[in-house]
Amino acid sequence: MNKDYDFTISEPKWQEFWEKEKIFAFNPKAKKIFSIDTPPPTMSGKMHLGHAFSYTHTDITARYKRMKGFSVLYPFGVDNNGLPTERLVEKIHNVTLFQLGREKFVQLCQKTIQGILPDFIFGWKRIGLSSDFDNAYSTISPEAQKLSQLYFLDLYNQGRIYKKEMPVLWCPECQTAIAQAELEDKEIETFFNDIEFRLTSGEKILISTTRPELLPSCVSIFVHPLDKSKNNLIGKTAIVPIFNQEVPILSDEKVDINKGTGIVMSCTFGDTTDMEWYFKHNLPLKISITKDRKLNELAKEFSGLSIKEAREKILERLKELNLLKSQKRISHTVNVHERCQTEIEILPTNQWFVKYLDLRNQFLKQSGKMNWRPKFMKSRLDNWINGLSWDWCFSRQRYFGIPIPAWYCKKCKKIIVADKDQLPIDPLSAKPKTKCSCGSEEFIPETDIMDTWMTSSLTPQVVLSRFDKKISKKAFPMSMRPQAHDIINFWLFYTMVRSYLHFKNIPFKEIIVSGFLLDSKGEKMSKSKGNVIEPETVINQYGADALRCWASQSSLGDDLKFNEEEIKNGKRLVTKLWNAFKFSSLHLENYSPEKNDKKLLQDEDKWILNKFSLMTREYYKKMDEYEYAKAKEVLDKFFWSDFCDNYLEIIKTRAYESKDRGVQYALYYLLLNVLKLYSPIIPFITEEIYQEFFKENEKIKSIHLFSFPEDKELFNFPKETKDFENAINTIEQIRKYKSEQKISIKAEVETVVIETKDKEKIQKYLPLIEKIMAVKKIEVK
RNA sequence: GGACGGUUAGCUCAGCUGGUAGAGCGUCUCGUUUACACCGAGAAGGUCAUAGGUUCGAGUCCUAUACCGUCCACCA
Repeated sequence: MNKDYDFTISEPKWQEFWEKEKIFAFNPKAKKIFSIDTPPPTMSGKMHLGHAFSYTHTDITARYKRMKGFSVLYPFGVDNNGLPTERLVEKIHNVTLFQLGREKFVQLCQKTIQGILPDFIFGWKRIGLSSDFDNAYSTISPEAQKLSQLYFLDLYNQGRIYKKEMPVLWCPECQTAIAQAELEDKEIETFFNDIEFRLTSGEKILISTTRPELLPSCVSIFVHPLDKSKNNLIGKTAIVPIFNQEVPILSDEKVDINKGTGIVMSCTFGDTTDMEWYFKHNLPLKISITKDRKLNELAKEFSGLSIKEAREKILERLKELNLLKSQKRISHTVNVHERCQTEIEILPTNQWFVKYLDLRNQFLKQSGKMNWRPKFMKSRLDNWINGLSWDWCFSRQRYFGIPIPAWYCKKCKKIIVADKDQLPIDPLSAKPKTKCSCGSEEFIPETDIMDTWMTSSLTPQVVLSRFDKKISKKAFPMSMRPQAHDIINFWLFYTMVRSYLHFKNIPFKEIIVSGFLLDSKGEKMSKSKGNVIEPETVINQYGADALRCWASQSSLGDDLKFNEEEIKNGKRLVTKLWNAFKFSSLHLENYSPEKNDKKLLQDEDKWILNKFSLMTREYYKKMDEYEYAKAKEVLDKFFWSDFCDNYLEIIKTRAYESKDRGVQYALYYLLLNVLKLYSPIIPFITEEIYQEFFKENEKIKSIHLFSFPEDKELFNFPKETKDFENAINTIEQIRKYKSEQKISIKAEVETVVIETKDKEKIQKYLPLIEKIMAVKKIEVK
């Protein structure tokens, strides 16, 4: 045995081996099932190091639970549904869905995702995920479509779904309604314009606005009720410049006295406050912008202009009329659509909603029923639930997604939904099973599709639908949901909502929230910053084990900064393991443990076995609490310091002098079990070592098919351990002495004086210590 | 403005139910040829963000403050 470990050869080799031998196959008939609701990564984005980071955490748990005797349901899914995929396809093929038309575009999407899928999945395999890749699910698959539509029908039948003309958040770029959760803030530069309005009573007032193009939509003017200098205006009527509509001056506490002139114009709709006022003060509706960012006929001579052009032209006109009194350049934050960074508008459109605002308290209760790790993450969700102000608008005016299974009667306009056994269905190419109640047989199909979250929120159902009912019942609620904290308001929230609406249950028992991966400066990795590191780069250089080692260092919920030095540490561990096993194997040739060998154990063997047992219990405890970092820490400390630096050094001479079956027994036991404990964290090197040194004797196909040692397989030697600690202490004193004298550990020394509390007990170890520390005589003080 | 985290050695972080600070990396010194220099031994390094309070005693509990981060709200 004299070769070095080469991860570039071994890692792909074992990955193929696991796949071929189905080492991680889920056994649905097992007694103990541990089910994981893994996040399906969006196919539109390349896998980045942040994924490797959080998926490693989940994978460590999956592997740990497996070796603790669970059959682990650990699916792998791909989110290739909806807007993100459409945008990807548009980008790859340099087309827009409007150019291609619906049918061709959907076909192109399907074809494209089929093409990318293998490459996409390959990246995830490389980091050593022990998912069942043969059964990878997709959120656009026929099964997912069927389920999404089925549960849509459930909500519909519960009366939870309604369609209504409502002001919704509208993305003019994507030409679709979007959800509250899809908003993002963006700083932009703009002008704050002071515009003069005339009152019917003849007075003049100044109003500041960033959106003069909305003047035709102005429906009222607001001042603060306690603003003494302005509240004399309340009740009066103002005339909107250029467009000349007369609007009332009202009061509302939301007005900020110190902002602009303290007088606000309210338009339908400039922002969410306008909408609030529209409902609260029962204002008229005056829409002047169209869905594609233009002004409509209400804007009179400005109609047909884009918002941007109209803004300029209207400002010009105001200037001519001497009504634009001043302009200030400001930078302010606006709401943009997170997928395309376009400023959103609020437009009344016909949309589908899930009614759930009335359930806020129930949602809060559900949130409390789940076990949050770390605990404080719960307040993120609760905070979000408390702040909900819209029902869930789930219709999207896009093409690539799951169709809403509904039609409208051509005659009486009634909504007709599909029948259960028609699913999955596209209403565009199918008809309802029965006539409308009015007798008509002509229908207009719904063209809207469902929001991606409408499907993602069903991942537990998508995964469990593959098994028969008994099993899916047993595995639900799922054991664990791992995810990062950025999608608590999306995925986690919606999954909880669906689970409550359909089953009055929580979707999973534990929520494991991992942090973010930051770059070395502590900034979030993002394409726009150009600081994204790809896992491939790291794996090529240091190996997947090293990457996993590093990822396992962070505590749950904590962000982790990328640090190349720390990844090197992982590689060092891999090398150290390899060398320790290579060395030990010299002393284990043809050895197979027998019961009687236990009787040959010396105190130093008992000491290390005892240490191992204590460490193992601690390791289990930490792993059970999802404290990967701490589990690894105790294991590292044992392996590196106790086992390698002390034990191996102590037994060296004993092992070299003769085949000592006591030493062999301890060595074999420790090595094999250390390997087991390391295997969830660094699966490749542990497999390599197992196959190289143990497979022949143990016969089991892979290290990953072992169970961890149970309590009865651990050791308990408190007395010998306590005694031998004296010897360790003495050895340390001699090391220190030699280091201070600047001489080699191996250099022979005449006499060393050591101090000890227990003069009696150290006596029996002195010959051993003198031998390994190269000291002729140890004097005890 | 609201909620939640964080602030401990040069760096990254541990420090459970309160009892005079720990690890890894880095630095410095020394040691190699029967596992490993991707190694071993040793050393130096901290008034635990600040100010109060509780206590015999606080990094650890309480209250303020500052700074950093995340989410939410506001953004006329």
